[in-house]
Amino acid sequence: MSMDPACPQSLSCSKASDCKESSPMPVISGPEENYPSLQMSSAEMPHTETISPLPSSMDLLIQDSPDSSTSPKVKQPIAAESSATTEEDKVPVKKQKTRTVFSSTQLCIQRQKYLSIEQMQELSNILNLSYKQVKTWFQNQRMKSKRWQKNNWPKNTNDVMQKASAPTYPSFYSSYHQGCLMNTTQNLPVWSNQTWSNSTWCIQSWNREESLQSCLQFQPNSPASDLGAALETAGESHNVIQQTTRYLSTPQTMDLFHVCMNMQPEDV
DNA sequence: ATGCCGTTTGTC
DNA sequence: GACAAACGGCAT
Repeated sequence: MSMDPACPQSLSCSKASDCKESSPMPVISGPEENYPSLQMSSAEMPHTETISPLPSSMDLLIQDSPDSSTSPKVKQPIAAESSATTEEDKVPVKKQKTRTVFSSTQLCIQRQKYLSIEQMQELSNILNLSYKQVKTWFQNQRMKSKRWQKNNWPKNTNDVMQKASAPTYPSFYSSYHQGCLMNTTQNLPVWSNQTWSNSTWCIQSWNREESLQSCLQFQPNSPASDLGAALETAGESHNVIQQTTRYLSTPQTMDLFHVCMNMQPEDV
């Protein structure tokens, strides 16, 4: 097993201690100082079916019980419950598994196949998810990628050239109908530590069939006409974004990103 | 401790 | 039923 050579070694901070120092428990709503390129609107907060707790840096390391972070509210104190109930204690209390629904931005972050422990911890802090969730998340994506590649592998396995050009799984960049905000100047994903305004960015989105649906290239804080031209080539469905925006600030661009990500195939 | 992989389980 | 999070067992 080999690490992806294209993987950035750091998610956003060159020194993790610096992040911890100024923000011991980064909350998603206020990471501007440490994560200037990872601004999220409140709508893009990690939304799980159950409420995720705000994990402290310690919790990330010590929590071990299954689903301790994803199903806090369904986790009932069994002992107290069994002593209190008199009728239904014959029925074995089955712990409920919950399914966490990740946001598009969260899914976008899965460009890397493997993360270091520090990266996973950092990511868990940024996304307000537990370390275990991040780990499972990446594992499932790796398996999904493997399945996809297996199914799309050329039938004629004797053909070396075909093997060499085996398709790469697009969903590692976008799970399902989703997309990715990329810094095309430095070829870095959105969460990397980088200068926002001096880079060219690209919003890519894929449809359900994993074909590239649109790719918008733009520069933040550039005249809206530039973006307008990009949007026009991408399709008229993006027109809604053009309306009154003259210049794109970082939050505006993130909003644009969210709009693109939330578009369904039938909207196009 | 982590990854792989089959499986289970909940959500849409 | 498809999809994905999470679990459990196994290997390293």
